[in-house]
Amino acid sequence: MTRKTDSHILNERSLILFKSLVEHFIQDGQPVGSRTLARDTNLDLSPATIRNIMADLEDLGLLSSPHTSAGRVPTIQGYRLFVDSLLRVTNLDHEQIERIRNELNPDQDIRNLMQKTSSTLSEITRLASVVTLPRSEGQSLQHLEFMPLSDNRILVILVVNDREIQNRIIDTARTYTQSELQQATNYLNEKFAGKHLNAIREEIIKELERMKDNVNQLMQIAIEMAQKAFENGEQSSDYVMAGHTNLMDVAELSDIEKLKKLFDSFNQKRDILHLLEQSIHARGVKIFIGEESGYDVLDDCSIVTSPYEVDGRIMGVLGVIGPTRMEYQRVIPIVDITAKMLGSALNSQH
Amino acid sequence: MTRKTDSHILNERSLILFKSLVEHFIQDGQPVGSRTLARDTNLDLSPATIRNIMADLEDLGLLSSPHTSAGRVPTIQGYRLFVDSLLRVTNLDHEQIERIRNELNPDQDIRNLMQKTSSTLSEITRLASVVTLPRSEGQSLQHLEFMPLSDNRILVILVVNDREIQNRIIDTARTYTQSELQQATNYLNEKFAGKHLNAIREEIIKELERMKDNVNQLMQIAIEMAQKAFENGEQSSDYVMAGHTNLMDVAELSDIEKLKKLFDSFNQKRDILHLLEQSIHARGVKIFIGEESGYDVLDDCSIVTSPYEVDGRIMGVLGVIGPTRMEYQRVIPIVDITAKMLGSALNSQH
DNA sequence: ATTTAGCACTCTCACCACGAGAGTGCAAAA
DNA sequence: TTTTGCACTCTCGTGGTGAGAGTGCTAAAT
Repeated sequence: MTRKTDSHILNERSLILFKSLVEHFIQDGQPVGSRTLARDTNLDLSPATIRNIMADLEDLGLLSSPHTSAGRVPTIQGYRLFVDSLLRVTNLDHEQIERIRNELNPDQDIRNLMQKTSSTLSEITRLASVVTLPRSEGQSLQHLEFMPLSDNRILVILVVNDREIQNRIIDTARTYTQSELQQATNYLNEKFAGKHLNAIREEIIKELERMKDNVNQLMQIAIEMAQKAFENGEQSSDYVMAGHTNLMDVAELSDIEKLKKLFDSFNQKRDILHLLEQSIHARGVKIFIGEESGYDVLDDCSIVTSPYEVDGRIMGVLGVIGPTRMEYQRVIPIVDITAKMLGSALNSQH
Repeated sequence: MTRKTDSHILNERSLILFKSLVEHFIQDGQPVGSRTLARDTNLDLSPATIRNIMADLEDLGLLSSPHTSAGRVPTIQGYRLFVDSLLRVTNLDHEQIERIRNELNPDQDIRNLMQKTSSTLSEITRLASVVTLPRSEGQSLQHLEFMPLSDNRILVILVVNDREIQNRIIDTARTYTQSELQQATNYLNEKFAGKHLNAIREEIIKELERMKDNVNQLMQIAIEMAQKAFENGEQSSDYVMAGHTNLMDVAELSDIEKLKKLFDSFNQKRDILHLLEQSIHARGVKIFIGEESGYDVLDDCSIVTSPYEVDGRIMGVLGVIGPTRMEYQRVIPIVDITAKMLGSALNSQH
């Protein structure tokens, strides 16, 4: 093989060819041959020339061929180059934008909103979609209520962020009277309303310290109950998912064993959550292609994610999961705009 | 063909053979031939005799053969006879019973409990499992709370049945003061606490009638708000599902197209709900075999359901979905006992 | 120095034939 | 009524074959 400089090899012409090849392959999933490219690009080159170029691209690790007499297929690095440098994102038509805006009606509780977001996203992209629940750090307590269930069991209702309701059941050492509960409720609401849950937890710890000296009966009851109410920490992070059956249509995943492993990992949630977390630190759309994700089950998949934010703070992540051979230029802007619209839907809930 | 009476044909010997054949087929999914049966029953008959008997059973519609030189396979009617008359249910070992009891911890909210029930059921049976949420008819209001969100928007919290919390957002014609809300809350709690939701709805309608004459300002506000709070009726019936990936292992459903249709109908929920409703009227385990269900997507599936009850009232249904060739004698008692345990878990929540 | 034409080569895939294996149904014997 | 014997049928795995697609290389053309 003759030695050439990179700039020589990755010139504009080869990039045009490469881009065309990737687009072809994304379209119909078949390895692309030199004849096809000669026909469908307007470079006016013979198949032989194109073969030479493709051989170079293969040497660079951008293409590979399944076997000698098949055409060529992009590698992971090939896709990476494609999405990073060659891809021209399509504009969304207003119809789709309107559709998303309509579905993401802010007048529903958080979980429904996330569910709706996910199903809309999966329908529009025709892929599987995930949306993490907003992380609880930004949560501020609006109101708190105790309600006796039976002896020694109390239902705690926490209203956070205006419309999200968490309820927890706590076991108490003894039975409290209705008026004790009422007083504790008043005291705690006055003391904690408007504050962030984390701040409240810290304050409770401090109060517990101080209480050793100052034994005000009422305060003691209240703080003890508050401690129990808030102790079972964060709701562990979680996501909702929709449209995973869309993945059953894609030929690359026709192996039912692989598909099962993939679906199982969706149910398990652990791996997917780890992956999504990687996307929560930086703004904007992020793409994991094939093995880049680091999880075996996702080897044949790409994941396109974007964090969504409220008041400039990143609250969670959403994204789609599809075959590596997905229509990136169509999917990326959809994920992007959906994240933004989810952010503004959450914002208008305040 | 010689004419024989039914009693002649369906004698004990043929039933033993038939039962053995079904058990064989359930075990390994292969059509069963005369040789196999001759070997594995202790009837001491030659394959030829067994062939004659099998031909009779085929005439009766209990068996069929995929092709001339395969063995035989039970038909839907065959399975029906098998589960109705021949099946001897196995006893559950105490370990499994204990496991179910442990997982169905009453100290969690309804939805979690149902989720847990479903996943436990699917793990033990290694099939897909559904559990409907308890129907809301039995719901009695324990407590009601209004909480202002923003101008003209109020969050309503309903506590029903001790631990289930429903929250709804209502839009009001004007903004109410804190004290108006408080008074309305007190009034409504006093009037409606302990009553069933349906009864409350009826009473609200009556009150609206009466109100035309008697214009007590406070009452009017309260009833108007109550009307809005309760108007968006029943939460439509719903179910949780678990373990659908278990179905991806069964050979009968290896056709990915069918599987997709099946999964889609799980997501759609409509068909499955209709089916489950058929089981809510009668006590005890009910079995739908193959086409009996009436839904095309379930043609290759059987569904084993049982209603669960609290205080003798049927509250919902649970069940498993698997291939027609499922281990009925193992699955049936599991479904049965799970329904009972779910009932008693719900019962001990009071 | 590139590009192209020509050509031999390789690999897949659909098709077909073929034989082994499993199981049947039927007629005649037990 | 049951069994033996036997011809028959159907599936399934194997191997061969040829068409089709695409490649790489060499030599000619630009």
